[in-house]
Amino acid sequence: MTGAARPGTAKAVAELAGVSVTTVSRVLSGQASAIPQETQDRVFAAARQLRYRPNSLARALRKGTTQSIGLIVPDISDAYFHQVARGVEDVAQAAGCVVILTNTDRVPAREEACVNLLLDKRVDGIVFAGGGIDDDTHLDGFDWSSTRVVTIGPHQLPFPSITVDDSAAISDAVHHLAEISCRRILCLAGQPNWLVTQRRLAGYRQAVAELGLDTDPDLVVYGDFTESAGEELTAKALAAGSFDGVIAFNDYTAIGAMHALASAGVRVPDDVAVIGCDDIPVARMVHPALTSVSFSQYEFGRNAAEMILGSVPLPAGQRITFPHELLRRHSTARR
Amino acid sequence: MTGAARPGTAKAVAELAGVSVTTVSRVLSGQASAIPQETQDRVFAAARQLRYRPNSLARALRKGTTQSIGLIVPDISDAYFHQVARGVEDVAQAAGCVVILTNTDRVPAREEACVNLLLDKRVDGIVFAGGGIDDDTHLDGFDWSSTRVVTIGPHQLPFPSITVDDSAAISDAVHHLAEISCRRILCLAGQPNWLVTQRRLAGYRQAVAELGLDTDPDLVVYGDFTESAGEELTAKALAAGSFDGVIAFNDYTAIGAMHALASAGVRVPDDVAVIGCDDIPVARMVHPALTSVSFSQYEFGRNAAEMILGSVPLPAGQRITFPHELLRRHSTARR
DNA sequence: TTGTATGCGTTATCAT
DNA sequence: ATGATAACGCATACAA
Repeated sequence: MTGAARPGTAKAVAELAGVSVTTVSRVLSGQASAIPQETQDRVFAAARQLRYRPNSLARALRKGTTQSIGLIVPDISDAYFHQVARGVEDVAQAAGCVVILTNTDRVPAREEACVNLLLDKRVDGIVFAGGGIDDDTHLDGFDWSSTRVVTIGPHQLPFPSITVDDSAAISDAVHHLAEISCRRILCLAGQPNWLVTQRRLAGYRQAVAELGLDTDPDLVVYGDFTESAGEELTAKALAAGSFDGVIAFNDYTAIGAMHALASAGVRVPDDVAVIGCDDIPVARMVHPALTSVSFSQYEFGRNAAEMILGSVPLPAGQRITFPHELLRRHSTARR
Repeated sequence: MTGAARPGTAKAVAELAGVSVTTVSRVLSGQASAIPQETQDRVFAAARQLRYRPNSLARALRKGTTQSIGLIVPDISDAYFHQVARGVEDVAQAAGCVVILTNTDRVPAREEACVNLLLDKRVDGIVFAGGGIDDDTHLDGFDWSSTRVVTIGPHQLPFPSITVDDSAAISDAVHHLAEISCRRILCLAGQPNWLVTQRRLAGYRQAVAELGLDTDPDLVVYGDFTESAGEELTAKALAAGSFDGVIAFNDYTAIGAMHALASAGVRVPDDVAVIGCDDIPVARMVHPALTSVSFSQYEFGRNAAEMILGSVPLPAGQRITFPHELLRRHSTARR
């Protein structure tokens, strides 16, 4: 006695096929344990005819899983995160899942807003990319209980984490600069309260100390990982004193530094050698090609997504450390 | 007499506040037209105490809107789409909406899969970025009726569209090359079946004809918008004949071309002038800095998202054409 | 001013 | 082998 069901619903398919919604659900979910082929065919035919697609919202509400992953990045325009995003999305798409992208610009209030948005959407997991800051209190008070979280980069959050040895990465770079006779190495860091800055700075300081290089505190300056910051800081450093090497904590900063050096008539690598960090694609496109510490961003993303979609429970606080590699290019080729 | 409701639900809040779920819903949705402050306070307090956040799935199911936008791009690793994505996400986040990101790699089967995934998620709208191909049949047969769609770039789909004058953009570039005395201009196009290739090729051919330049068909070659394609095609073209200018239909291709030219000892811009298209950030970082046709990708994204979230219905097939601008840099600076 | 009841479209539990 | 029915969590029409 029911009237025509709304189009595009299981009920409509059921009516057309002359069965109940239960049967429709069973057939279309592959749980047709003991349903005769003939009935199944009728259901399939009706579904195709009506272009039926199950409403994922209703399904999610019922099953408690949304088949979606939240991805939080500081800025998707930053090349560092492209490969992360691709890695996450490739794994997700292959599993029939979807990726919700959010940008925080490293602003705590926006980080908080993004987490809220994603939790509201009941994502199955969150990939938190981009290192955290030393004061994480804005992320307290969330109910993470029904969401898997994986962080990429240094974080203090109690979640499984994908990291690199930031300290060793920068230390390796400084050693390379020392090998080509650099003694005063300008360090273009990120913001002081970024954990990634703190880790990498530790590597810089340790290497400088053990190599007996100049420890002038003025050689450490702080920027925001943009090209313009690199340019300005380097110009200022050129005016203030001298240095014969530059280690920048990301490639954009290093490229900015090379611009400032070129503008000042300083030759790279002869007068000043420059090393960046992250090895984004532009590193090998600039002139001179930029020596940089390379990480496997795409694999970070893939692994994070796999941890979230995997059936094995995530060990809280477990850390997976990926390798890094110093790629020597022209910006440090001194002979 | 009902037992304790599941935590984190409106029902739980209602019990704690001693009201009905209706009241909870009204208060928390701001529709508390005539509810005494005292009652509202009790509800707010209970909600805060339980860390209550409405389940967006249930709300979406009920209200028919998901507060989400689907974004389809060929490849989020491609710099062209970063600003588009940022534009979409900025607008979305400001409106409390979320962006679902999908990559197609320009593979029709994956385009289809992405659309299915997004429609299943009942997104409020889809931003289809990256030009289409001339055979759109894989996108027929979808039920778009309950989803707003906006395309960015040339498409044959019957949706409102954000475009540029691709033909004029390339024509302008060719005119610039002619001004600096180029006569044989190598055209590094995309795939022949991409609409963007066809539009831009029309501009190339028209300009070449009206300027009386060399129309040798071997000067037009087809790639896939990657740096390596640009490099290989250019190397092949160098071996096969001569040319004094290059117009590449995207910047990655142009940068690849410059590598091939450098490897062959050909000077840019003196022997061969090079122009790219899209003006992605690397264009000004390479050496020599790349002349390129600039578009407003960020605005594309913002506008598309605004069209989707706006209350005004979208006029089917309406086209908004954004301006383009040729940015002259060192790769065409011949004197 | 507040509450009850119904439905959004599924899936799962129990019947038959 | 199949169906009726009850959730999932919320918003709303309708009562009171």
